[in-house]
Amino acid sequence: MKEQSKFDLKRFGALSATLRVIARDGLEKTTIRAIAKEAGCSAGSLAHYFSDKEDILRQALELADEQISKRISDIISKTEPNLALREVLAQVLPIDNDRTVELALDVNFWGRALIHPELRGLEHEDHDRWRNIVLELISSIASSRKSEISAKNLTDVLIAFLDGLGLQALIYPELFPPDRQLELLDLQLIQLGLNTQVLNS
Amino acid sequence: MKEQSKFDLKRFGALSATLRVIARDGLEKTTIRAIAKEAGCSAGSLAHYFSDKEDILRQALELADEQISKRISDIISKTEPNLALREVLAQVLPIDNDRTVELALDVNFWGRALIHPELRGLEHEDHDRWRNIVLELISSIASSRKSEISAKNLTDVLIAFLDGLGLQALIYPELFPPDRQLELLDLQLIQLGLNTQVLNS
Amino acid sequence: MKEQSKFDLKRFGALSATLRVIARDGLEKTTIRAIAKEAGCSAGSLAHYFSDKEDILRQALELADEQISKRISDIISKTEPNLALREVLAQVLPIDNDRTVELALDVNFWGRALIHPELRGLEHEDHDRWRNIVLELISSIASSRKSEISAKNLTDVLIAFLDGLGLQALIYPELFPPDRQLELLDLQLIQLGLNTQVLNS
Amino acid sequence: MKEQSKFDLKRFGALSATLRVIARDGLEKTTIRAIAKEAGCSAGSLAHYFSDKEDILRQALELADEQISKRISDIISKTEPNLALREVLAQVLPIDNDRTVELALDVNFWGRALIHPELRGLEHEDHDRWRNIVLELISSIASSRKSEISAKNLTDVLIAFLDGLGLQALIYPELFPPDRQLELLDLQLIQLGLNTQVLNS
DNA sequence: CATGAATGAGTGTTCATTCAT
DNA sequence: TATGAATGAACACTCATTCAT
Repeated sequence: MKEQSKFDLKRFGALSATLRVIARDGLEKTTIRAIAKEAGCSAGSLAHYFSDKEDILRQALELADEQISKRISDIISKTEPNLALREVLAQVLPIDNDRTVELALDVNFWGRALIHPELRGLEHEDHDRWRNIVLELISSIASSRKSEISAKNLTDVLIAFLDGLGLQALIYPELFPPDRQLELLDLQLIQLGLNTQVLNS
Repeated sequence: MKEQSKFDLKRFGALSATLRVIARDGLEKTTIRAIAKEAGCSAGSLAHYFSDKEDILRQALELADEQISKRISDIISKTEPNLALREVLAQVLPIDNDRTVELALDVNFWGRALIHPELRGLEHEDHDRWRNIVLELISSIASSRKSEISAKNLTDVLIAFLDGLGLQALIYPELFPPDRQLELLDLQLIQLGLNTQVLNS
Repeated sequence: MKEQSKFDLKRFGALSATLRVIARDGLEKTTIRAIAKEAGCSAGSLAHYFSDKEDILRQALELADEQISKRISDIISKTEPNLALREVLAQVLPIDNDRTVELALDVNFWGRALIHPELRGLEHEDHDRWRNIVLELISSIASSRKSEISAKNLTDVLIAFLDGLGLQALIYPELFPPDRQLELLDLQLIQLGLNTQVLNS
Repeated sequence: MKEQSKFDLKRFGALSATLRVIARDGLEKTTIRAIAKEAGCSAGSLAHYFSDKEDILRQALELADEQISKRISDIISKTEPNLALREVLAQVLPIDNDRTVELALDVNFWGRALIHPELRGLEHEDHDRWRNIVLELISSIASSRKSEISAKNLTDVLIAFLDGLGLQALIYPELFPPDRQLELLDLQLIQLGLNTQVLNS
């Protein structure tokens, strides 16, 4: 058991290092040696924990997704349903350093996802979870009043908007500081009739 | 003149090949040899037309941008202003093969754009043009009626939404076939009060 | 310590191989692959010990210089001052295989030294050391009797003569076998009033 | 005949360009394209005048040797025998730009001469001519008085000294400006009993 | 003849992977 | 397990050479 924990610790350290390297230097310059250096171990030792470089990258992406999922679960469990939607959506915008790193990671993988089938499967599965979470939150809000637009449509529009906004903010950070991102998010929510703050007032 | 045309023909062929390779195999596997093979020439011959691999990639990206720009200009000049917005926006969605290739190209470059400053500059300049086009179209529509939302805000929301929708459609083509993309676009336009078809009716 | 020694052993082997390849095939044909083949290892493995091809060449040149310096130091410490000069000067003439290789190395680098500033610096520093050694030896001899020529002038004439004689012997070995080289050296020493053998008799 | 002259003109231009490129950039960077650019013609056109790159280099070296030979012949025919020796010897020292270029050319070829047999033959033949010229000049001077050293020995010492001095002056121009070179030459001539100026006074 | 596009071999270098210690 | 040396393939790029125009 101690061994297992030790194993996981090392594995986690290597994956975290991988995330940092990708976000900092780009996927292109993310070599096994760079990961090992960032993790503070030798390149060869990574072979004991991962079968492949591809394996490292995939697990690193999974780790990042888990981190995001956990944060979202926490918010949902702690926040009043009516307010949860906005909070949850804000989790995928680059409004602080951690979220910026996570999103930069995603952006770096998008190009690969178009090619590698197994990566697409991974992203697909993950995105389905994310879509369902948003769908549920929207349904709980929208059901309380009349809306001519289906929750599914609202979800797809909202998710597309969020992905695009996050990307724009990442590429043009000076045009989209955190405040501006949230301002646009609120604006979109209002236009879609999902602004809970107005409802509450 | 004949020489110049010949030169450009070869250059264009190589750049087109580059676009195909990137969209098909990803930026990572886009080697000079792969480009040469796709273009049907030797790797060394590309040195006569491009100074660098980076030069090839940059020119290929510029070519794709020019193609999109030209298509948009054509639409704007040929289409009634009230209807132009929707048509123009649809040009950046992967609703046919050409547009899919162009967008896949962009996605592949996004990761690099986060790292390389000169690439960010290129993307920035191009995106500014695109933003201004949309802004103008929106302004001409929105000014004809009262809107509590500024044209700038509408533009930012719409562009983010489009980028995100295009990306989603690229990664999950089975979830977002062309019809669905246009359906969601119309829905978003309606919610933003930019649906010109409703106005006309 | 064992590791360090092992590291140095491999490094030394690679540098020796480099010297052999340069002397045998010329600087032009001294490729990394040729060095690796001569050293009996793969080309990629050299990357562990040297940062660059330039690094290999520079270290090889330094190694050769060190070998010569060590040989000269040994002679000076072991030989009676009056006789040391001739012995030392003979060390830079191609009178045996080792010295021939070393000199061939130098000749190959002279062309580069005219262009590359950092190489000139290296050669300069090394030549200064050499010049001072000769200058001291000459001073100790010349001071014991009257000489109308300054030790500095004698040194410059002697060093130029030695360089030229070594070069000639390298290019036309049949004209300048070891005996002939030493014969001419003695003749020059006599003419410059530096013949210690005559003095002793 | 006009054609032949035209042919030679072009050939001469290309060879002169070759000499300039070698002296300026080194033999290593002397590509056919660099030569063509310096000569102001296309790279392919050189193929009509030379069979090979090697052919260009060899002919360029021959041209430089011819230029030196011609200059020396002129001096000998115009100068009083007693004074000719010093004048002739000075022709191979880098005391002006032309001579510096010529010597830099030689230095660049020395490394190659150690390897390529045909180049060694060329240098050999040329050096024999040079040696004979010096030998004759020395003989005419030395015969007029008693010398215990044979003219052949004097020649070999003097030529070695000259080669070495030229090389030193080329590598360390700040240590050996033209004046210093001539000063050392005179000093060597005196020591060898070949100083005609002293004789004449 | 002159041109310059085309070729393909060869260069230095990087890097994922393997493996003996 | 951990290490890091070793490997060999792949990369971008250079360049002498060839050849159609």
